[in-house]
Amino acid sequence: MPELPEVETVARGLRQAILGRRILSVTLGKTDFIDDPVALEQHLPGRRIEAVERYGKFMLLRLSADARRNGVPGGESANTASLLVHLGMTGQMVPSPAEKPCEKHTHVCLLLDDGRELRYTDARRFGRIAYLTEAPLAEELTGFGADPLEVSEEEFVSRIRGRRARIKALLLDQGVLRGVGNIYADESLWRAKIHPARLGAKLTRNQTATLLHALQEILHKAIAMRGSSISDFLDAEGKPGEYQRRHRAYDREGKCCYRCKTVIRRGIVAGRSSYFCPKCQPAPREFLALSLPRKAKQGSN
DNA sequence: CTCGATCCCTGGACGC
DNA sequence: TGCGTCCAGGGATCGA
Repeated sequence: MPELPEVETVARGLRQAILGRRILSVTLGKTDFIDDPVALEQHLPGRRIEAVERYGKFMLLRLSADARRNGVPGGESANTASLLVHLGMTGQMVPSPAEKPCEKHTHVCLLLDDGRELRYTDARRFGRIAYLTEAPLAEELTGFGADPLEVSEEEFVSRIRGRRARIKALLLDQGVLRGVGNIYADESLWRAKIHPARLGAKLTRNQTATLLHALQEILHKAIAMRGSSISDFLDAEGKPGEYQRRHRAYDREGKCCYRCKTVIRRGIVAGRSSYFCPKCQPAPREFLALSLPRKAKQGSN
C-alpha cells in the first residue's frame, strides 16, 4: 500500500533510473484509471523526463516542453507538462528492458530512448494517471494539506486541535496532511500512545506535538528502509521494502504489544481497520470495541 | 463539519 | 481441487 515512504522510495528510484530519458512511444492497456488516455498518446512521445517529484502520495514526472509546439503563441515554457501518477493500492512503476515480457496487469508502457520501457502495472486499478499542463496541475494540487515531513509543530497542532473528527480520520485526511495512509497513521498513534478514536480537539498540545514527532521519525525510518511491503508494493527496482518488519501495530491483531505485552486489537475507526494497544492507547469513553468485525482474524505470537 | 455507506477492482484467504 | 464468499483499502461521492 503505497503511502508517503513508498512513493518517496519509488520516486527516488525513478530519479536514479530514468531522469533525462526521452519517451518515444506509448502503449496502453486498460485505461479506466487514466484521466484522458488519448492525451498520453498524443503528448508524451518526444518529451523528456526532466524531474521526478513526490507530492503527498502522488508522483510527478516533469516533462520537457513539447518541441512540436515551439514557436506557437505561448512559447516553450508554456508547454511544459507533467505526468501525475497515484499508485493507489497496487500500482507499480518499474523500468524494464523492452524485450522483457510484461507483468500481468501492465496498463501503461512508455518506450524510452535507451531501449527500456517504463511500465505501470496495477491489478486493482485504484491508481490514477493524468497528463496535465501547468495550470490544470496546479489546480489539481490545491486543497492538499501540509507535507508531514515539513509541517511545523505549530501548524500541525492548529490543524489537529481545532477539529472534532477522530485523530485517525484527520491523519488520513489528505487535506490535513498529504501522504499519510492507514499503516503510518496506526504506527504513529501507537508510538505516541494515542487511541485512533480520540477526537482531534481533545488532544493536549503535548500529545499533538508527540504525535507529530512520532509520525516524522517513523516516516524517516520507513523511507530509509525503502517502505513497507504488505502484499504488492515494489520499488522502482522491483524490490520489496523492509519497513513491514518494524510495524508495531499495523496488521498485528492478536499479537503482543512491543511495549507492554498486551494483545493488540483491531477496530474500525474512520471506516478503516485500526490496530492499537488497548493498554498503551486508552480508548475514549464513546469508543466501543463492539465495532469489531464479525470474524476476527487470528494471529499467533 | 463529520459521519457512515457505497462504489470502484482483483487476489488471496477461508469455508465447505 | 474447486467453487463461492468475504475482505483489504485510497478516494470520490452522496445522504444523514
